[in-house]
Amino acid sequence: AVMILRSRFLDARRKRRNFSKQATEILNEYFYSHLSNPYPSEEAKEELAKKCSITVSQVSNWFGNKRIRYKKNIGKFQEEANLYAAKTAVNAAH
Amino acid sequence: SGSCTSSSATTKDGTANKSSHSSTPRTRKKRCPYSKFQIRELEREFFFNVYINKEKRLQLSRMLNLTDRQVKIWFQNRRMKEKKLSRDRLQYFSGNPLL
DNA sequence: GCATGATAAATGAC
DNA sequence: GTCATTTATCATGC
Repeated sequence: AVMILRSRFLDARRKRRNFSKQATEILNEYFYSHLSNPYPSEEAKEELAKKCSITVSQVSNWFGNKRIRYKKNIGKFQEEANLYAAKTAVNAAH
Repeated sequence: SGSCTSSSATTKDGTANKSSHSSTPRTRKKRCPYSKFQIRELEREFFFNVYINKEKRLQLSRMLNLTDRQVKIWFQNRRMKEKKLSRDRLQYFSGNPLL
């Protein structure tokens, strides 16, 4: 049994699986609402991880990738940025 | 995949030019993946010593055609990797994965 | 065919 | 020394 778990762990290490739609939604909301400083604290990471049902390391990976890919091509993410900006505005209105 | 091995350049690799004459905005060294042979030897030494001393570091850097700084940083990153692997294992086996 | 998550070199704060 | 991070690369999803 331990061997089975171990093998599962080993090959599950780098086999990529996309996050759920809700998880990506939550992460993007945080990112675009903190665009001036998209560096969540350790506590914020833990809370995001809990909400998204992923690990803290995965949250760190997501923000690392998001930061550099956003910086590298802001134009590509403009539409997405506007979308989440409007979403947070609607949430604030309620 | 062998474009990173600057075997000819002996002294212009790691020892970056520090006295920049206002024309070098401190070029960050491009990340170049190490070869299988380099990884094998580094891992072999890491197995015996998680912390490598200066002498072995210089010896290993010469053998692998890497700078001593590169070897030092590799061991630092490798220790971090080991720590992360331990955390992941703990989390994986502590919770009930099943299925 | 790129989008995306994870990992591997390299830097810098402390 | 650790450790969060930047950057490029790898591997996979679709």
